[in-house]
Parts: sequence; structure tokens; C-alpha cells
Amino acid sequence: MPELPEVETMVRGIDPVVRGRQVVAISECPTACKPLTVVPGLPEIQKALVGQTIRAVVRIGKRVVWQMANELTLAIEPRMTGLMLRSDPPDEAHLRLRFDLKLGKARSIVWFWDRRGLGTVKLYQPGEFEQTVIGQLLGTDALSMTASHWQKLCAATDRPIKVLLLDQKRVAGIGNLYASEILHAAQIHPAVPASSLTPKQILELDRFVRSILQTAIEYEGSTLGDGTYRNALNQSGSYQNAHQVYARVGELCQRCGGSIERFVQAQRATFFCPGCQVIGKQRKR
DNA sequence: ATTAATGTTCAGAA
DNA sequence: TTTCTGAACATTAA
Repeated sequence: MPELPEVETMVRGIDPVVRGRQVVAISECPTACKPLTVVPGLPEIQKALVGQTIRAVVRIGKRVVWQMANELTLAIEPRMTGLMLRSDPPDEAHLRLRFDLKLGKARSIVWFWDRRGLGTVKLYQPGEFEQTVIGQLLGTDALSMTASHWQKLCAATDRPIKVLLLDQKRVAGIGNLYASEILHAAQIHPAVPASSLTPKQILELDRFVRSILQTAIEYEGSTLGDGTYRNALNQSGSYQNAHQVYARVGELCQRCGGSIERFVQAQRATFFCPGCQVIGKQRKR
């Protein structure tokens, strides 16, 4: 679930107890059901990071990234259910990693908690993260996109616009939930080929990508029905209350009164309003 | 009690 | 080269 707003909230939440601190210990949690993916391996990460200082914590796409003073990079990818916490976790059973940090006499503990265990923690050598992840796996950050960049991306493919929004190699940060919300705000049908968007729709897309993601950050993300997502203090986000279409099948569109529908695209649930997100609308005048 | 579905990513196949 | 499929896992709803 964690998409750009949720990961940004995690980064901001742990920053006060991570940035500028020294790593005292990194340990596996004995209660964890199964180990998660740690690359190259926990012993190697411990050896490389213990005693080192964390220069900064930043969000890169949907990853929480620790930039170490010695130029190493630790990238934590929450995937479906991972959380970074600086307080008591939702439960003890799904704690995966514990980071003990210090600044002078001040000590802090940061947890990586992950219910499904699909998250990953990877250590990168100097320059490696920039080259392999930023350079090869991720496109421009969604908050840094421009209308002309959207124009180029959309013109280059006939894939449905919603599928394009989810392609991290093209645009980094947008996930399944916000893709539906953004397209509803921009009044674009999720299934239209990206190449068929009108100039006006490109401008609307550009505008709402930013405004929806920024608002969702202000609301500290979306905590869905199962309550999995929490901020760094184990509190729910509140952007779910602002959702217009996501998981609202059968409810009435607040813009046009249409009944929200769901369909499957690229094996993912898509939500939209058939009343104001119409295929071919761009051809009318 | 099985089966389907859930927010993400990517290796491998088409 | 680009795009699609299935698998990784735990939990809940049907």
C-alpha cells in the first residue's frame, strides 16, 4: 500500500530520530514469522553500517533511503505492508528489523514492521544506488513531473493511461490507489490510451498529480479498511476520507452523481466514475 | 473449508 | 524493445 504520500510520511516521521545519528546496532526481531529480503545479508549490513552516521533520510520513489556519511546507501522498500516506526508497532509478531541509533547520549530505536513480509532492505555501495535504482529502475519523481514531460511520456505509448501511471520506470511514486484518484480528479477514463489524451487532459493530469499527492501528504496518507498503514507514530492517516472513487463502488460521484464502478486493469483494481470519466469525451466538442 | 482478493515489484516469458 | 503474467507473503472476506 505505501505509495508516494505514505512513504513521504514515513520519511518525515522518522527523520527527527534518524538524521545525523550514529548506528549502534541492527538486529533481526525474534518474533518475526519469517525473514524478509535483506541484501546482501544482515551480517554484511551490520558490518558496513554499525558505527556509521546517517547523513540524511530521503524518499526516492516508494523507497525510504538512508544516505550514510560514508557514502553507502540503505534503501528500505515497504512494498505492500511495510512500515517504518519510531514507536510501538501495531503488533509484535510482524516486526522484522530493529535499528538502534544514538546522538551523543540520546538513543533512539526505529523499527521496520511488515505484515506480509514482501518488503526489502538493500545496501548499496557508493554510487551504486544512483546508477542502478535511480538510473535504471525509476523514472522522474511524480512530484517533479511537468506538463511537457507528461506529454512526451503519453505520446510514446498506447497503453491505458492508468497502467502508465503505475509504471515506476516512467514516473516514480504513483500507486494503484492514487492512480484512480488522480484520473478521477482529472476527468480522464482509466482505460484510454495514453497517446490519445488531449492537450487539455495532459494539463489536468499534470495539475492533479501534484495537488492530490501533496494533499495526501498533508493528510499523512491513506489508511484503508484493514488499517495496515500507519505513520511513524503508529497513527492512521486520514486521506481515505477524501477518496472520491477508490474502494467506493456503488457510491455516488460527488461531482456528477454517477455511480462509482470497479474493473480490473493489468490485474489491478481500478475505480472510476462512468459519468464524468468518459472514453472518447476528448473527441467531442 | 477452500478460494479469491489486497496497497508492490520484478524475473522471465511473450 | 516493450508489455504481460505469475510469484513472493500474510490476512481477511466470500
